[in-house]
Amino acid sequence: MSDLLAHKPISASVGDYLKAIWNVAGSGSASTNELSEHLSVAPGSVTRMLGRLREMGLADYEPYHGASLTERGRREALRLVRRHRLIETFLLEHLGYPLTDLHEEAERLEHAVSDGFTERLADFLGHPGRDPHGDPIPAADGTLTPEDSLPLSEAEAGRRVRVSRVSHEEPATLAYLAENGLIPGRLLKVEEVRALDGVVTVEDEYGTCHTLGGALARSILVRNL
Amino acid sequence: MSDLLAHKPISASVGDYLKAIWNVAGSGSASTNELSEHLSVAPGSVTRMLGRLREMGLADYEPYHGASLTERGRREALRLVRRHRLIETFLLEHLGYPLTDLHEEAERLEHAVSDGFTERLADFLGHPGRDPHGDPIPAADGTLTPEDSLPLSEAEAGRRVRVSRVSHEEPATLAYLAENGLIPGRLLKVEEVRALDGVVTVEDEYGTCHTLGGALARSILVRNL
DNA sequence: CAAGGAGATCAGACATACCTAAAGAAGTCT
DNA sequence: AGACTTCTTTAGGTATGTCTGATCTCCTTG
Ligand SMILES: [Mn+2]
Ligand SMILES: [Mn+2]
Ligand SMILES: [Mn+2]
Ligand SMILES: [Mn+2]
Repeated sequence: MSDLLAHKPISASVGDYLKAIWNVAGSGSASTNELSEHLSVAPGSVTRMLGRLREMGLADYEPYHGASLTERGRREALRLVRRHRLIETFLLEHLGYPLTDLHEEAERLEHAVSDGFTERLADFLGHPGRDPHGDPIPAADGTLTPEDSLPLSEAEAGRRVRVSRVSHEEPATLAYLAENGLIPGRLLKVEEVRALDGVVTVEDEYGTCHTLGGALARSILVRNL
Repeated sequence: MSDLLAHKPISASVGDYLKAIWNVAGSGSASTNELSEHLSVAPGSVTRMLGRLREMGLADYEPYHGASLTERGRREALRLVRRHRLIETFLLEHLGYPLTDLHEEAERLEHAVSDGFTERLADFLGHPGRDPHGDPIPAADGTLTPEDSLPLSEAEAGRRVRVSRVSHEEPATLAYLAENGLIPGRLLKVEEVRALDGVVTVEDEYGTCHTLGGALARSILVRNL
């Protein structure tokens, strides 16, 4: 009888779909194919799940027109993102995990920890505002500080900038960027942003130059100095 | 083709069944009903799962004659027990969890952490030999130190003993025992062990007497001094 | 405006894991 | 031995989440 109030916890799959929609859609909407790609799942599976998310009141979905999160869906997604980022912080700072392995472990643990665990962990960590990749950690009440950085791909040549976020999931990319010192906090001078192919050239604090492809430059966020 | 070598990770359910068999069977075998009870699952579900555990080579099972773990099954069970007890230790010592809430959280987390996490956590904790309830933590290689304590129910009247394990899962029981100071490390004098109903009376270090029912006395382990 | 093709949905399966109800096996008591 | 009771298994269903292959829609392009 209390089915409408029970609000039983969402499953790991549902949670990952919500996060995917949040990541992909931004303020707009996410297509079946984008989600299929992002989640490494067949398109048919996505269609089925979007139907269920709509039934559950977590997503708005019109067949053939993509999906976006409802207010409840957004809350659930941000709850997971908070957990994920706090867990990554713990893994790096206290268990000595390599930067490259944080994501995979957090991707599983985020579904297993309780709210109680999460808040105790936040306490233990001293309530960090950002995770090891520089990504902001949503507050317990679902508030997320608005982004104040811009993608390196949109920086202006000649400008001096500081890297604020290197938000990647693939270990290989992460390892490459870390080896080249392209990590949050690093100072860079933008040498060139080529309009043609989006390739960006930067010089770091030690005078070394780095050339980054368009996709990579788009996912490194910086602040102008 | 490499199905025989792949050894894909076991599911949370399978893991919990293996732990249940390990707990219930000891060196003998576990019956369908005992497992059904222990796991709060219908008997029919247990029968189905025992068939699957046999297929997977994790349990020996003859219909109508109970189940016991194979060597592989025992290894998997102990791997989970190690994780569970390390996690409980972390939750209590570093996150300040109440003693009563450790088990529930660990019961979920044990299935989500990797071997890498587990060993890094063991390092972080300083390789503890026992968890907060006094239960021994299996080594990474699957070794478990043999029990050297005896149940309070089998202690001799007049003997002075030290509590070594208070291995309970129900929060209410745990809370009661903690309130009465019946925790690992505590010194007791055995006043009476009544053969009739197994009720045990003990006097603690402060002269206070405690009377414990048979079931409770059987699950508190002590060492003679 | 009529094709084509990319993208999406539908239909049918499979795997896991649970439940209930009915039927079968084992051991106990007379 | 026969009857009972208790434990177990079987049978048939539900729920979640995935895949493949067939079909349908929509937009772009000629
Ligand atoms: Mn991550
Ligand atoms: Mn995840
Ligand atoms: Mn426990
Ligand atoms: Mn468990």
